[in-house]
Amino acid sequence: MDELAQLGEAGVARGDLVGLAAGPGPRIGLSAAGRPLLAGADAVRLADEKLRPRWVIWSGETAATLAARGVRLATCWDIAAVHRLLFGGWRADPGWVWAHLKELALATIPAAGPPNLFEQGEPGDLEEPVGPDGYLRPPWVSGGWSASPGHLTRWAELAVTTAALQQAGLARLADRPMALATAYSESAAELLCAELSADGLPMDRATAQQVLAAFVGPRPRTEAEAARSRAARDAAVLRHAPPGASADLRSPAQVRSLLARIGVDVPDTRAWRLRAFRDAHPLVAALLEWRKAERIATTYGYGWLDAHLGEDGRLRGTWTGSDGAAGRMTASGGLHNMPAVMRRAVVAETGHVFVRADLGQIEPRVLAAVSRDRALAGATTADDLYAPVAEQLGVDRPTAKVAVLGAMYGQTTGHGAQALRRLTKAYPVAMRYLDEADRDAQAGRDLRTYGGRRVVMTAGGKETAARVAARGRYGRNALIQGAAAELFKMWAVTVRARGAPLGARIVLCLHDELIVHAPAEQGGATARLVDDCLQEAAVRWAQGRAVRFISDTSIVHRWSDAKATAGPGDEPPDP
DNA sequence: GATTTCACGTA
DNA sequence: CGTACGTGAAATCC
Repeated sequence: MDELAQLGEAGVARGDLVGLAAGPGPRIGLSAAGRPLLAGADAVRLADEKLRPRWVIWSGETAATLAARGVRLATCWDIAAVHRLLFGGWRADPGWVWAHLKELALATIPAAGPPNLFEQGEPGDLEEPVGPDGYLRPPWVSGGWSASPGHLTRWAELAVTTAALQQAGLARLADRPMALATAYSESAAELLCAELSADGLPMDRATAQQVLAAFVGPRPRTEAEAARSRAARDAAVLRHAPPGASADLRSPAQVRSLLARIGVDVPDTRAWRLRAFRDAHPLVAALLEWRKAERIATTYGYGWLDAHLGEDGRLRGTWTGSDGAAGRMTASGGLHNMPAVMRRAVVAETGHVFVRADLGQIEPRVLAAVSRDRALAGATTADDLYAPVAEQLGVDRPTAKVAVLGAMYGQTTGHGAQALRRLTKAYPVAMRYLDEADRDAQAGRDLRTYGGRRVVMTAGGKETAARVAARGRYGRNALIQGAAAELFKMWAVTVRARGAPLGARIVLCLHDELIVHAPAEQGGATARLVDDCLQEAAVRWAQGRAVRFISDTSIVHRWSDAKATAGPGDEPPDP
């Protein structure tokens, strides 16, 4: 293909930065070694295979556009994702990113005008994205820019310039040697997100409806039928109410009054609070059951299925590579908070299996790695990290676990004082790391995760002692949760890359858990690959830190089969 | 009509 | 233990 030859002529080699801008039209603007070039989707796909450059895109939106055209890039540099890493916060449009890199005043960034741009803008707007004031010109950043060949290639060229500035910025983070590698995996995670959004999670509609029917009855055919069904559910609770007393169960205030009538006096009606009164009055137990069904009926009911489960049996939501705080992946459409009972409906397609794997005790292991605590790293050689920790502390396992988790999350209540002292003595390096994060956050100083993600701490407002303490906990948690998210994404994008030749595709990411959809005959190979990828990612991520990471991996047909091996002595997995 | 509060699902 | 997210309905604000 012509374009491929031209990229070759430009001397593009594996890993070189090549700008890529996709507009609404079929042509894609490229910039390779300063040369402007236009290509179709097929040429980009071919160039990706043969030359494997690092495509520079302005944001995951480009990845989504390409995925819709059947192009799945191997790797990229996602400017928006790297911006969030380098500077923190959520906003990452080109004008914002550029102003940060050029150290221009943020308050005077020119606002995007009306979307008719090139016709009625300033002179020069058409030719050059950078204005005389140094800012990006509004018509270029507003997204509605012209898809003319000149604009596409110029925009691609500017992307490369911007990426180079970001690389220089990351290189200046002398005490964050993993920042560049993190930028790579965060970028690839954006490609993964575009694919997750496009592909969806396999779900069997019949099974899903069966699960729903068991909780809230069959799908109502009319609004009257739905109302009857609701009334029947309500009646099951209200029949326990004293004569004459009633309440709209959907109104917390009315529920609270109703509870008072039966002698249950509570400040709010949250489930964890009501559980203590479960045996006090039959209405309480009935109410808790009602809440469960109501949650399913409203949030994860037939309406939810209709909205998010496609004709093709795929449950779709929109994925983002990093949330506002610590950088975990998020998904809409209920993909991240689907009730566990619905996992029965997550079924592999015919001829396929799921390989699901979750990281074991990820947070204390991450703490050992990022803090460089030799003693805690030693404990990670055990499959159950809390066993050697308990021995070291001279306490039982549950106590050790609560102490470690409490230290990581900034425990405020309870009986951890003595265990905490022992913890500080046994693992002083790790504890100092957490304390420092806590102190910095309390003081309103910004933090940076192990991988270099900036966590912006905004002090201000009512500085009550409680607010300051909450900020300390937030900071403490952000460094652990954030670093865990970085390792997880490195693992996920490694699986994405290595799994592609097997036809194995990631269909769900759940903070410490991966679900990979693979041809049945590749199930075993995929399971091994998932484990190998964890070791590969861990070596890269925590080189020389002697920290062991483990995953629990299984091959299943439906998601709910995964935890079937859990015996009565097992506890629920940690966050 | 938009925003806040309550509640609850997941990790 | 404590943190994060997305969601939906009611309550509240304007």
